[in-house]
Amino acid sequence: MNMQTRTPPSSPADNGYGFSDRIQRQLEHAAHLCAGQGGRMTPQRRDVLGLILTATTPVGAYDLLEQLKTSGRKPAPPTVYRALDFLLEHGLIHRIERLSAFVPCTHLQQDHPHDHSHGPAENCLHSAQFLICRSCGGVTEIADAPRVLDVLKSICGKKNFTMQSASVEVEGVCEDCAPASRGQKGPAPAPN
Amino acid sequence: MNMQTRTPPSSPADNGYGFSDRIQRQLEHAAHLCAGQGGRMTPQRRDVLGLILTATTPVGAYDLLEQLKTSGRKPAPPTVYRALDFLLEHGLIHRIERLSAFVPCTHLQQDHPHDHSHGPAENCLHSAQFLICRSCGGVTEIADAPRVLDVLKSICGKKNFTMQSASVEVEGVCEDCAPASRGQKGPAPAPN
DNA sequence: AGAATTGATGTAATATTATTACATATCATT
DNA sequence: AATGATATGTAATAATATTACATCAATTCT
Ligand SMILES: [Zn+2]
Ligand SMILES: [Zn+2]
Ligand SMILES: [Zn+2]
Ligand SMILES: [Zn+2]
Repeated sequence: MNMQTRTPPSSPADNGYGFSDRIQRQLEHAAHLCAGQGGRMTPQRRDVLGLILTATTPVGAYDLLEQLKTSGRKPAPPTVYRALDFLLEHGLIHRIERLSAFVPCTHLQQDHPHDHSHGPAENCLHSAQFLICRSCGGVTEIADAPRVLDVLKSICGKKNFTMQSASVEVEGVCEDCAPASRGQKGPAPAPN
Repeated sequence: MNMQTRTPPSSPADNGYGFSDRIQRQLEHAAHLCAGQGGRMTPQRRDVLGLILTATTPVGAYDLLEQLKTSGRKPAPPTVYRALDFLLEHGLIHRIERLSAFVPCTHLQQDHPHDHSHGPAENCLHSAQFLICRSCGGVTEIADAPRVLDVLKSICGKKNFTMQSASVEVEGVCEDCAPASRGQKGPAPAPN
């Protein structure tokens, strides 16, 4: 068994999940991001983030738990919830309240993660907006919507309410799943 | 045991909760509202709505369950969840996702429930905006914010996303709880 | 009125999501 | 190596929500 024990600083030898090259790059990037914030990207956290990045729809904590069990370790709920807490705190993922499930922050998925309009610290970490499709289960983070936050800020200002975080969740049917969208892209494959 | 079995159409003899006159009026109003929508305001539903109206902060399903137990009947979770579903469907309450708890729709609490800018059917039923105070636990429904919805509508339009419902939850510190709000109203009493 | 239909409730069991508490291990520094 | 801080393992339990099926009550239709 040639399990090479090469273990570079923050990407240990636990890649039994076969994360794609693209996702591995995203994980690499995430590791740098949280290193910059004084956080450590440990194997558990990396695995959880990788699984969330791999999924095409929001993933629940116990889904993650099941997937993690397939790989040597036998984790319990706290393992997953701690990893999720870490990833949330560092702005790498978001929680969709309506689904009790998690999605990657769109930062990590864009190929040019530099010039994002919302820095993870301020805007994204504690505030995000999502479009949730009831048909395909897909979730889109609205990154181009500072307007929403601006309106909310102005409302809070009027009411002397100090905003610490905000979430906007819009549920409906996405373009691809729209029945009569004369372009017929055909509804995306159902989640399950 | 003189359990009178008198049971008038939609305000039965189950007022062992001592709902205030004001809340009884609101319940009356709610009964008319859902009658207009072809719904029946049964004792269970009335009690649950009354309890939610009575509370000063969002109430969880199991809180309601406990409170209901004090009054003769011995309900189980489905009883509460069914009542909640009904009240949600008729736009009489809202669910705060972040808290897994429920608040009355602000309609019912305003003394002049006629001229509300959002009819229960269209805007309010499926969409609402809230300010949630971390200090006192109070929740304020932002009824004067069609702007938020407008912005969301416009974004959805651009993305060909058909909006069916939207929720906005802003968490922070309310005016009354703000530490140095030179007016010193003093932070509202903690929820518990 | 009596039967059929629908809507609402009772009841038991179970599913899903999340946390607590405490022991152990790992990492960073001295 | 000793220390202190951070991270993980483990078992139990809490909190929230749903399923399935039986019973009951109101409505409608002979
Ligand atoms: Zn984001
Ligand atoms: Zn879709
Ligand atoms: Zn409302
Ligand atoms: Zn407050």
